[in-house]
Amino acid sequence: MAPTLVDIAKQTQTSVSTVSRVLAGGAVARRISKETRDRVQDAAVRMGYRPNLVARTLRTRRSNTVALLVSDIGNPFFGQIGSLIEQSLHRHGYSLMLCNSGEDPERELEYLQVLSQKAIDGLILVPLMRQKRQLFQRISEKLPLVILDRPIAGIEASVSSDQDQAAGILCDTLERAGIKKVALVAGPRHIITHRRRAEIVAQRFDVVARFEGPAQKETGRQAFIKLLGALPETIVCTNNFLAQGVIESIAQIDRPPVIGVFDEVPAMHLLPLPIVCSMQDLPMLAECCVTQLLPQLRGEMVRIEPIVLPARAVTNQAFQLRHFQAT
Amino acid sequence: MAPTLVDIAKQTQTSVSTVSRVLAGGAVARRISKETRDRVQDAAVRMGYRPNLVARTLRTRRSNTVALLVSDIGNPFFGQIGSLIEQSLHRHGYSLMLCNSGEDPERELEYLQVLSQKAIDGLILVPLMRQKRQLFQRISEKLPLVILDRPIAGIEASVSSDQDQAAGILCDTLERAGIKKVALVAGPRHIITHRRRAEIVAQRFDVVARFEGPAQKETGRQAFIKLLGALPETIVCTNNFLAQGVIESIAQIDRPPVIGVFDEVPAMHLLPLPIVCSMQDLPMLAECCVTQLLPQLRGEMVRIEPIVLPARAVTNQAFQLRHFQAT
DNA sequence: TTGTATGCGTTATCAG
DNA sequence: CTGATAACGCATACAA
Repeated sequence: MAPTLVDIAKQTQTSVSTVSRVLAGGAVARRISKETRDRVQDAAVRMGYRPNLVARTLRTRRSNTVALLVSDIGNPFFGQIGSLIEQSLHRHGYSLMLCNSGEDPERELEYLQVLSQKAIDGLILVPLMRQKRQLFQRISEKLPLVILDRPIAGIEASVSSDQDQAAGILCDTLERAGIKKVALVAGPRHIITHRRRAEIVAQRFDVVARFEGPAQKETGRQAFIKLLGALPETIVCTNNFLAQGVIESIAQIDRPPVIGVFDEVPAMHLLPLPIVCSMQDLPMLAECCVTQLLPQLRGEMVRIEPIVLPARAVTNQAFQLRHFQAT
Repeated sequence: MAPTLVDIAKQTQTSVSTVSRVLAGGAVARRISKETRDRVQDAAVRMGYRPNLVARTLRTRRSNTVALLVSDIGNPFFGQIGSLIEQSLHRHGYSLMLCNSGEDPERELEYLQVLSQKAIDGLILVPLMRQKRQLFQRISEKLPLVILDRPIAGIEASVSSDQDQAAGILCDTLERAGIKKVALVAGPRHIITHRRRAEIVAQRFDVVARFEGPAQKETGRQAFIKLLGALPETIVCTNNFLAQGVIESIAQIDRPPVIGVFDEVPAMHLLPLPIVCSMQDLPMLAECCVTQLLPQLRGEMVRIEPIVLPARAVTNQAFQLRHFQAT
């Protein structure tokens, strides 16, 4: 159906190698006589030739494709980061294949399997698993790899926010507001970010109630319902989805609880709830991923070290009003 | 490096064909003697054999992969829909390759090009372009295709919400609240959804101010700033991102404007702004995409017709309070 | 400057 | 039941 090198070779009375060389462009093409070169190029555009990337990949073992496997693309956090990474990678000549494990460890394994069989050039992974060994059971150690958001012990190429610092500034802000007791709504403890955040909060406050479940709105909703009897002064959620669930469950309440949360809460400054948010630097996270991946893709043996970025605390007006202090 | 059929054949004193047949499984495998079958299978697992999908695809012209090319994966609307489609497709044995054109027509063309060269089995597209011809210039007419969210004239396989109805119920709700004049913050008019929504609103209300720009928060912010001099009673935004920008720019205002918007606004019921939202049915949109794609993938020549889903209007408490009426 | 031949790892055809 | 062997479309080492 679609024309191949052979078709063009026939059409132009040349051989496949000549055609291949011409269409390869660059230095190789210039070693071909101008006449045949023009003739071939002409035929190529006339016949609407498009190289078959599958065949090319099989031959060269390069696909110019990087995969990003995230834990939940439905989460705007990963959507935005995916968007940023895609743009950056695109500027460097790679296309991005975005996959979604949906917080399901089995799907993660499957995708890792499939991806490694598909000759991707590199992988950026937001892992569900926590063991280096388990990971390298599925993919080659040779595959250019960057771990995003959830560091794995022993893997140097990783980009994440400093969870201790992020949780620290959140706690600082709450403490300065005189808060002593919190209810904790946490994501699964097997995910390092959720666990660490929860640990630190628990370390610095009196945790009067604690909930754990999938990092989805639903968990936040259910937690809030159970809290309704004795509403705590503060609810800390280990990510934005959980907080979203909590917030959506809050009807009109005279004195709503303070919400402490990680990652962005949309329109938070307008919400009539006091909110403290520990925000990650998304553009920087994305750019660092690319920075760590590119040298690996180029086969450069540069020394790579984990990148750990600081977060910043942001409060909204309702919080500032209640606690008489500025951002 | 990684073992191939040849390696296994050597190891088991058989031929590639035998190995291939055994590993193919099913009816083909059962035509092989139990002894050799076991021997081969054993060797395969022992050597950690993984079929090379690139080679297989080159040979069979099937990749078991569907691509979803969206206009902006940073928009939670598409993130959620991507997540839903991925899950559904996964159940049917396909993996999803999610690509992002970032509302950039050139990137869309590039991705279409690359995807069609990559032997994907099917494509779900949220198009930026509006011409059937332009599209089929890049991809084959034979490629199983579903157009999502922004129908293209002449393409039957398409899933979208009924923009007229969606805009209609939004206008109805505003009208019932006694609203006569609106400011309009619209996305690019070359995108059918934005244009149609804007048209209908303009048809039913007195548009006192009008802004147009990329469907990003920034456009909403800028529009709001320009409106500050003479704040209208109502601002209608043609999507959630624009509204997000508007909302984030609203500081404490005595009597904030009513916001009319399409798609979900997070935590809207708590916001101290009267909001009317015309919401699409995301899970249904996603499922319909898959429903329209699957028969095409299977090569069934069923009759396919555009699916147009209804939207529903939702108001928040602030709106209900101001206008004395329930949802 | 150009052509021939080989291989990438599979599947599929055709013998035996 | 099994084994050669020919594609799939491309890139490339080696000849000429």
